[in-house]
Amino acid sequence: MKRPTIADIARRAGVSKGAVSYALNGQPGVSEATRQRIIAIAQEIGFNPNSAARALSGATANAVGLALCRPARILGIEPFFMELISGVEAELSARSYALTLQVVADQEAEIAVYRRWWGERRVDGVFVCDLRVDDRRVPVLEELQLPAVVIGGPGHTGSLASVWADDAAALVETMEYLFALGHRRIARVGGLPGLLHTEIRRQAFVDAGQRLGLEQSVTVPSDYTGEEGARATRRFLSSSGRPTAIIYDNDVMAIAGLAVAQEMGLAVPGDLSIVAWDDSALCQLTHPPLTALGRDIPAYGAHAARQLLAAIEGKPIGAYQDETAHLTPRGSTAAPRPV
Amino acid sequence: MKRPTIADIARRAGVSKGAVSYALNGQPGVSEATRQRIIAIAQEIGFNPNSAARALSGATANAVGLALCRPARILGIEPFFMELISGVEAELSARSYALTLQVVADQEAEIAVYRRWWGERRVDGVFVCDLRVDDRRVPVLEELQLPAVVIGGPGHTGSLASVWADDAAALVETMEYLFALGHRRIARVGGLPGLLHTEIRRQAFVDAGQRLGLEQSVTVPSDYTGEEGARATRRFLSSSGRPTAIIYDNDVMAIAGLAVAQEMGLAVPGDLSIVAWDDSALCQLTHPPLTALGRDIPAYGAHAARQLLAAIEGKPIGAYQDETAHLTPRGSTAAPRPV
DNA sequence: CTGAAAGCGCTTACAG
DNA sequence: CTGAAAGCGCTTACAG
Repeated sequence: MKRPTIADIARRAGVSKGAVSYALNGQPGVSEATRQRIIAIAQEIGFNPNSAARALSGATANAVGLALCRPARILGIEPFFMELISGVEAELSARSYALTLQVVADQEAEIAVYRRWWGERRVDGVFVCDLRVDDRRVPVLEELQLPAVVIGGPGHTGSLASVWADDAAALVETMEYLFALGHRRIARVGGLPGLLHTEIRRQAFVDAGQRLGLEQSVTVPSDYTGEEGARATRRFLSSSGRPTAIIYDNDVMAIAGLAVAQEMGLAVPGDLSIVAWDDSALCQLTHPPLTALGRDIPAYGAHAARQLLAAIEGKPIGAYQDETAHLTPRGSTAAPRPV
Repeated sequence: MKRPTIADIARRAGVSKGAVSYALNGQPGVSEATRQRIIAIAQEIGFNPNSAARALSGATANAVGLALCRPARILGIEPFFMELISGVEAELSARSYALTLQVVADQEAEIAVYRRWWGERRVDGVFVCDLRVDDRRVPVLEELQLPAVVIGGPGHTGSLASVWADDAAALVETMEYLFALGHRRIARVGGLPGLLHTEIRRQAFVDAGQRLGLEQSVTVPSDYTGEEGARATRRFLSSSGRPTAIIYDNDVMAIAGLAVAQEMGLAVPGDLSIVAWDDSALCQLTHPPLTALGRDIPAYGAHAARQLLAAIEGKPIGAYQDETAHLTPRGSTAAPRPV
């Protein structure tokens, strides 16, 4: 099948190609009658403008990029990214923007991808995930002047736009809830060290632990996998003066932690309370279902997409604060059983 | 920053733009010395060919498309797609192909996306997931002559290329394993009705049940969510003459089923054996870990990508049979406890 | 309000 | 082996 072009429309409408372009893009320069006639013809023959030609004429590529830096098995098991992508997509497709996805091995590869995308003019802007405390991607994107929205923060985003949530506040709320239930020994399995939100949460955990005067508030880093979550849990539960509550930095580790408790013959929530960050549908699959800190991730993605499209249009944008995660108590938390 | 073009390279090398193009693309028409000089300059100034200009010159778009038809929460929780995408990506990025992702609401929207992509020349080919028994997407792609690889089968793919696995054989292996353990009442929670692999598995289940002379072999459809998996499990376990083993069409439902068994006070595997299809890392998060039918999904995606790239190059390709899923016995299956 | 033309940055026959 | 030129399908100043 031959693809229709504006030349075909121009011929059928008896006008110039320029007129077709003006009519289809809502530009002044054609009479309303002509515009309607041209639009009707375009619809009739199923015209879609060649994206390459459009991009080459100085317009935008009508595509944005997302580079994901995780190995396959972790990427698959974390619901976060797919939910984020869904939300991003909803916003993009309403504006006929395409999402270009690339899985990368590390930050260097990711930076190379940005440089290539920029050189190829393949995307008009990018989303930046997994913000680090001292992130090398930020200065590169600033230098390239490639519109970008950082998904994370606050701060450490240089002059780039961002969408962030107050994780510290959410963690404090969780600590106070556990404290109110009577927990005095609380442990935490954190995320990947070096990620900004890992540091923010860790700091908030330590501060809250001191402020509440907990007997114990240990935190260990991890890599978000179930194995690491299980290992950390085993270590915590084997220690003398074991914690009565554990907070996990993602849902996958929390589920693994629950299994370890069951395996060690500890009752949840009787002997151990469990809280998961990221409240995906996974948290309601277990017995007992997991108390979790959650928020609307697709909406988060949609906000990021809206920010990025605005940045591409050259609008001045800064940091957008998304809703704070809220705690949904389920069966995995309760007052600690008196010893 | 100004993007370098072949004109910049040509000027610095003292040759024509055409010569630069030939040199960079490995075409004959330039001396080896000139070629090396040009390549060196391109590297030095960090040249990347403008993808739009390239696509417009009749070459390919260097991008392929993947449309996913699932709501956000299901998409997020199913590790399958992200693992598939990882594998697809690995193959594509080695060839500097981009992956364009689009989330769609239904088949009609998906078909509209294909028509738009084709008209825009945005992609050189597409992957088709969730093949249905009588799939309306197949004739549309044939009509558009848009290279496509169906991820699924066998059969029902028209003239399109495909990558498939023998699910019937995998299911039979599972049934025989359960039979050998002593199970005579086996139930199955299937996937979305209408999907080809749902039908193939259902048929294989029924056939194997009859051949083995099982007392009971019931199968119900579902939608892959944990809620549906839990509901079906509750119904099975509440019935008189309840099954001693249940096979689930994905890992998410199997985990939900395990939680229901625990909630109802049934021991797994003592009172109930559980088998999950799709052996993602989720299956090893539970206590007991789940016996699962798995195969290398990233590799499956990589094979699909290889097929699609071959199709785009105009090579004749047909149906590629991937490895059959194999059973990994874990703690969730055992001989049924004598009543 | 409309047409003719230049230009985006490549690729690729076509002459020399 | 190399250069000059046409063309891909749009957008957008520039004349009429």
